[in-house]
Amino acid sequence: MNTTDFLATVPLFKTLDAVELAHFAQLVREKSYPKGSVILFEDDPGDALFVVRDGRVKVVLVAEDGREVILGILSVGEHFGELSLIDDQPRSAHVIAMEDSALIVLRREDFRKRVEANPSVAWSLLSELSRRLRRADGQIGSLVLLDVPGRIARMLLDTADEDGGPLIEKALTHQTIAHVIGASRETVSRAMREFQESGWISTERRRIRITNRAALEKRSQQRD
Amino acid sequence: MNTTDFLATVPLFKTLDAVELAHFAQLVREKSYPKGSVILFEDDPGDALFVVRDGRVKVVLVAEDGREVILGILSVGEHFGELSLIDDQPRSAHVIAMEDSALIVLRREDFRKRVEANPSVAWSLLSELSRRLRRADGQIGSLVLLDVPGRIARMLLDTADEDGGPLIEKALTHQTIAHVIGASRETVSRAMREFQESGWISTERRRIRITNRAALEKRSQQRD
DNA sequence: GTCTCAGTGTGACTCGCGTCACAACCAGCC
DNA sequence: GGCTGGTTGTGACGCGAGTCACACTGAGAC
Repeated sequence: MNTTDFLATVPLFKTLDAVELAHFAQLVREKSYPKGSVILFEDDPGDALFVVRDGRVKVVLVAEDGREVILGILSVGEHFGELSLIDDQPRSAHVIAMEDSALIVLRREDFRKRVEANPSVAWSLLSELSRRLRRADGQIGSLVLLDVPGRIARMLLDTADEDGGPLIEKALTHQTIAHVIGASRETVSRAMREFQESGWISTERRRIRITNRAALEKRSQQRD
Repeated sequence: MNTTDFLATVPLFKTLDAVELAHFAQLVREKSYPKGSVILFEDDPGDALFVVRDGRVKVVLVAEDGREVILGILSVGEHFGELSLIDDQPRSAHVIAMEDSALIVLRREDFRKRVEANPSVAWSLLSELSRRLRRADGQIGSLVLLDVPGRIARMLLDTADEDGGPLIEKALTHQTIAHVIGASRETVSRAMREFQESGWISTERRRIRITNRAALEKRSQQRD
């Protein structure tokens, strides 16, 4: 697939017509990053927008002692780096390739000009930031109001919803789940085992099937 | 102060000229809410933007058992309700008046039309959402990587920065701080006492002065 | 095949912090 | 003045979950 066709599949640009997409396509570069490489470092000036063309990347905060939190995992078609373009603040987290990945890079000024020429992109951006803010708020709620099994239940349900079915393909490792929900790998292992023995989920290598959605929902209740 | 003059002081509308402000002013209503009253309920359709004209409101998630997390505290000039206007999703949290408050209400369609006529407002919105997203991500990091005293230290520093000096006027109660950082009131009390005995802060009724910023910063370190 | 390494399972121990319980304090108000 | 309700201080106790340690498994490399 060429760059223009790929951009057409990116939600952020879904409102653009072929001519506009071609404009964008001319401004971008494409870069490859091997698994584990750091794409953006915290406190980088942050002068570009990145779109994942291939692979998967994670947005992480890392503590001095090495502990980490994963703020987000971005797959093909998702983008990052826009916050710095909007408010000129430096980056607030690292971005690391979880697999060998290819990214589309669009420089700040080019992006800004294009957005000004196409206000509809600004609206798409607003939608995307809204979605992320809701997620982040939900995550804060989970961290405070739920215990570890509850947070896992919630994450499984969210992931299944995104995948559009009870089957979660290419599931994350326990270690990665632990980093996402703010828990230890061991605790995740134990909780997943519990879920399995209770018949709420079934797993076969890298795939998780939710077999009792209601039970998981109950376990992740926090709201009134 | 009349409505137009007040709107001129709201950051969201800072790019508008007098004529535009007058347009906005004609579209809004003003409503009063006594302390403790619920302004918006979770799952409300959310068809209006609210700007705090007077008082203070909190955005909260509440669990079945009554435990709560405060996602944000909004003072005069700050706004809420825009997420639902952008993505048409229902509200995801309650908003409750912390003091007797007055709010400016702008209905969805009026707001949308005005934004379309003034793209600069969209840019202001993007800036604001970026700011909130950074805060939310920072909060997630705090919850996972810091212990309770660390989270309090961080909150004190953030509040002092917003207030633009080492003195925090009209400080929150321990109970409220606890709800913001996801801890119990008692733990907050003990930690604040520690800080005071260490000479890092000094407090006299409803005011907190930071007397050893470096120490608090050290206590809230998490990044590498 | 078997070597290797990433991922997983599980027990034992520790500890931060939530919870409960109650005392002390400081307003504002009658 | 004394009353009352919201706020703060502090001890005792228990539990969820982190940490450490080590065994097991499965998949790809050779």
